[in-house]
Amino acid sequence: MDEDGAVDAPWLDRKQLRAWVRLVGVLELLPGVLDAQLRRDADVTHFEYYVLAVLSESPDRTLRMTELARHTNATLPRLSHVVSRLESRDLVERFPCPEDRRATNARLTDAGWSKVQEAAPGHAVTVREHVVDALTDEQVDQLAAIGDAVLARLDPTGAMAEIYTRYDGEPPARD
Amino acid sequence: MDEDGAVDAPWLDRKQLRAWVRLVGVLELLPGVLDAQLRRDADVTHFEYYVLAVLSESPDRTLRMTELARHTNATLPRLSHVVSRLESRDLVERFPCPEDRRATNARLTDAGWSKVQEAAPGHAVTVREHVVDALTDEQVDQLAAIGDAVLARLDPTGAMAEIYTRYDGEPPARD
DNA sequence: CCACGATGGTTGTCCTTACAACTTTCATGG
DNA sequence: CCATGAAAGTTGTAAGGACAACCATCGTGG
Repeated sequence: MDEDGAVDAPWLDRKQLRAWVRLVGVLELLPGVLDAQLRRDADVTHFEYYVLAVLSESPDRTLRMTELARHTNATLPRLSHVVSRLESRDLVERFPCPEDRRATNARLTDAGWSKVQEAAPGHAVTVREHVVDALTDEQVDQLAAIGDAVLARLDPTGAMAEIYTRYDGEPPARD
Repeated sequence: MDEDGAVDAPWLDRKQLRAWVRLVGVLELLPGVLDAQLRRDADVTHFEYYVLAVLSESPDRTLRMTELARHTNATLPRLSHVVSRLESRDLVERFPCPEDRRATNARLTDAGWSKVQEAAPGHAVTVREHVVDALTDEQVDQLAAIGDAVLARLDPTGAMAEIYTRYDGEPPARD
C-alpha cells in the first residue's frame, strides 16, 4: 500500500512470528483432533456437531438457515449441504418459514437432540484435554479476549459480535 | 472416566465456554481468509505457501518429506499429494535421499523461491490485518504462550517441540 | 402495480483432504 | 544372513468444502 511498494508492513518481528507460527499449528492440528473424536464416538464431524449444538440451544430448537450459518461461521452453501446430510440422517428437519417464503427453517429432531446429549460429554473431555486443561485460568481469559479481537477483524459483516457477546452470562449445555 | 459415568469432567464453565467458542470461530474463519488472499494473489493455498516457506528456510532449501511433514503439521499422505502438485508446477523438485533409500528429499526450485518472495509481503499484510494488528504486544506474547501449551497437547509425538522452540531468536523471511 | 435489485437458499462441479492399502527399504534378533 | 517388524512414501478412493450459477421471493421506486 506504500509508494515504494514493499516496506509499509515489512514483516513480522520475532515475537509476532512466534505467536503466528503457533497459531498456524493449532489451526492445522486442532480440527483433525476434534473431527477424529466425534467421528469415532458419535459419527459426526465437528462442524455437524456444532450445527446440532447451536440448534439445541435455540428457541424451539429451530433457526433460519441464514441465522444458523452466522452462528456456525459457515457460508450458506456449505451449511445447506451439511443440513441436507443431517436431514437424511433424521437429525434435523427443514421446513419453509411462514413469514418469509424465501426462507427455510432448520429444526433439531428428537434424534438430533439425543445425538447432541450423547456426544456432548465426550466432546467436552476432548476440548478440556487438548485445550482448556492445558491453560491457566488467566490464559483462558486471555484467549477469549484474543479471540474477540481477531474475530472482529475476521468477520467482515460484524455478524458475530452480537452472537459472541452473549456468552458473558449464559446457561450451560453448549459447545 | 468416572464410575458414575457423567461428571468427571462435567462441562465447560462460562469463561471456558467463552474462550472455546471464540477459538472455534477463529478455527472456522481464519483458514478461509488466508487461503483466499494467497489463492487470489499468488495462486497457492495457505498450506502450499507454508510448505514453500519452510523449504525456503531450510539448509540447501531441501528437506526430507518426513521432516517437512512435521514442520508443516501435515500427515505424510497429505504432504505427498501437495508436493506432487507443487512439483508439477515446478515449484519443488523431489529426489531420492542418498543416505536412506526409503526417503525422499524435497527441494525448492528457483521458481519456488521466487514464488515465496513474491507472495510473502502480501501474506504478511493479511496476517497483520487479521491477527497481529488486532492484538496488543502483550496479547501477542500471550498468544504464543497459549499456542505452546495447546500444541504440547495436540502433538502426540512431541514432534513440534524442537521446531517451535527455535523461534526464540531467528532470522526473518518466514511465515 | 410492475420492474429491478437485493435477499434467502439450493445445486453442481472441482479441488483438497482423510483414510486405508500397498511397496520398498532399513534394522534387528536369532 | 535371513526373517520380521518398523519406517518412509506413494497411490486410490471416497467424502467434505469452495465457488459459481441458478431459482424463488421480497421490497422499493417509478
